[in-house]
Amino acid sequence: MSNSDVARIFDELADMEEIEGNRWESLAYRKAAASIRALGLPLETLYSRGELRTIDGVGSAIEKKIIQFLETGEISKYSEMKSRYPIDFTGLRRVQGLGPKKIFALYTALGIRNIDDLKMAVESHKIENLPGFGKRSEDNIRHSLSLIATRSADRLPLAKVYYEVMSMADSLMASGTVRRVEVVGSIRRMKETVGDVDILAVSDEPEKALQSFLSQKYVTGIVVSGPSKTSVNLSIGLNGDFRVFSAESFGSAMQYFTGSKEHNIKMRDLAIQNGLKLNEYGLFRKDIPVAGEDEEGVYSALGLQYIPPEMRENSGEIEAARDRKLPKIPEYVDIVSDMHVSIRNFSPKIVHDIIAASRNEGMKYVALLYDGINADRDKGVDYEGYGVMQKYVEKLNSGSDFKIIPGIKIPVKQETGQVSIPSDMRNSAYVVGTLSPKDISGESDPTDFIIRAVRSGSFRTLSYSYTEPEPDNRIGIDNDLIFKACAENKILIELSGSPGDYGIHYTAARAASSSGVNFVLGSRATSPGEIKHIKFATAIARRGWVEKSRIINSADYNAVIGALQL
DNA sequence: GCCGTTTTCGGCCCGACTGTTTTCAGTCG
Repeated sequence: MSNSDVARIFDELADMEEIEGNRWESLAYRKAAASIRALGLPLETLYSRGELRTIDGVGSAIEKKIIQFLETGEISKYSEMKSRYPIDFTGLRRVQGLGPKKIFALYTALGIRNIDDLKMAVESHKIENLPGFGKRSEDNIRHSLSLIATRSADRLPLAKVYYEVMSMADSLMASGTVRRVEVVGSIRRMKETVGDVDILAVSDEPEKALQSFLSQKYVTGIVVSGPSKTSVNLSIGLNGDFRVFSAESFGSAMQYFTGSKEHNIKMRDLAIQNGLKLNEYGLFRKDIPVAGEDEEGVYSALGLQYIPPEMRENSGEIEAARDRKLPKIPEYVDIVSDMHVSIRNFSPKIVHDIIAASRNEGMKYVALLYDGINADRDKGVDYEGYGVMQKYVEKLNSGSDFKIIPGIKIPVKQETGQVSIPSDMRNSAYVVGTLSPKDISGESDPTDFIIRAVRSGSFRTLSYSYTEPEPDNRIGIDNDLIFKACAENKILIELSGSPGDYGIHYTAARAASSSGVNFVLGSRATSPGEIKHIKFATAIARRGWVEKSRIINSADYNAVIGALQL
C-alpha cells in the first residue's frame, strides 16, 4: 500500500467531484494527491507521528480519509462515489484530450468504462456521432490510443532522455531561426523522471521558428499547433511542447515553464499579495511590466532570493527565499571528483581511460572502487585483485597531479551486518558498503540491521542500490533513525548519478542532510563514458537542499584524504 | 475541501488551444 495508491484515489475523487460540478472540492483533492505523490516518506510514518495535516493541501476531511484508508484499506466516500461512477478514470485519463467530463459523457452514452471499451468504440466509429464529439475527436482518440499502446512508460528516467533532449535544443539553435533555446520543465529541474519535454525559444520570426521545430527529424507527430506554441510526439517516446517568446518575456517564460506547477501557483499567489500579476509574459503592476526579461528579476521583484530550478517543488523554498535562508547548494562545477567509478577487471589501460574521461568532465581526482565480488556471492571478495589495482594506483599517483583514491565496494553481509574486509586493508582502502533491498529482504528488523551495520565501523560510506528512481515501494526502513546513526558514526551516504543503479531519493537526501549526515557523490560508472553521469548525483544534492559544505568531493584531494583518514 | 502578514469567510493561477460550438466548455500545462 503505497503513497501513489492513495494519490490515485484522491485524483479519482477529484475527477468525480468535477463531474458533479464541485469545482473546489475537486481542486482540493487534486492538490492533496499531488502533495502526497511528491512526499518523500510513507504516509504511515506521518500518520504514526500525527503529522498528516502538515502535508500541503491536507485538512481535516482529507486527513480523516487517509486515516480510514491506512486503518481499513478503503475510503468509504470513494467507494460510495465509485459505485455511481464505475469508470477507470486513471486509465482513461491517459488518453490525450480526455478529462472527467468527456469520460463521463462517453460512459453515459456508450457505457465506456475503460481503455478496452474505448478501443472497441473507436473501431466501430461510435464516437464521431456523439454530441460534443465529432470526427476529429474520434481520430485524436485513436491516435492517442496507438501511442499509449507503443509507449513503455508514462515517465522515463532523466538520464535516458537528457542527452538526446540537449542535442535537440542544439540542432534547433543550429537551424538559425531562433536567437536562444532553453530546455525547461522537469528536465531543467533535474527531476528523476521526465513525463514530457518543454523547450522555449526567443525568435524574431516565431512562425518560422515553429515551422523549423516541426520539421526537425526527432518530431514524429503533431498533437496541437498554434501561432505561438506547438505540442508534438518525439522520437524518444515522450511528448514535447515548444513555445516562442520575445526577449522581454523570456525570463518570466522560463520561470513559468520550468515549474513546478505547485511552485508557480505559490509564486502567483505571492504576486497577488504584492498587488502584482505574474504570468508567462512577465510580472505586471496594472499592466505595466515590472520584471520578465530574466528569472532573477522576477524572483527579486517579489522579494525573493533566486531559487535554483532544482529546488522549485513548493517544499518550503519560497518561504526560505523570502527569509534569505536558502541553503548554499553546490554548483555543478563545484564537484571536482567522482567518488564512485566502478572497476571490475583491472588493467592499466582502463585506468588511463578513466583518468582521461574524468579530466574531460572537469574532475581533479577520482575514487576507483574495485568491485571484486564474484558472480557467486558466497565465494566472497577478490582481495588479491584489489591489491594489484591498489599498487598500480599508488605508483601512478606519485608522479601525477591527477590523483586516484583506491577503494573497494563490498555488500553489507546479511548475517553479520558488516562488510568483510581484512583489517590491514581498512586503513589503506576507501571502503564502501553497498546495500540493496535483496540484501536485507530476510531481516525481521531491517532498520536495526542497517544501524548495526553503520555502527560496525567496517565501511566509511553507505551506498544504497535501487533499480528504480522513485522512492515509493521501497524497503520498509525508518530513514530518520538510520540517518541519525550515520551522523553519529560519521558514516557518509553516497548519492548516485547512475541511470540504472539509484541511491537514495532527493527527499531522503534532504532528511539526511538535516540530520547532520555528510555525503559523497558518485556516477557509479562502470565504463569511462558513464563518468558524465556525475551531474545527476549533483542534481540530487541540489534537489535535496544539501549544502556544498556537506559534500566531501567538493573539497580538494588532500582535504578528502584527510577526511577519509586514508 | 483547504486556507489565512488585510481574512475563520470568501476566496481559490492563468493563458493557449481545440472542437464543436453560434459564444464557449473542456483540457492541458
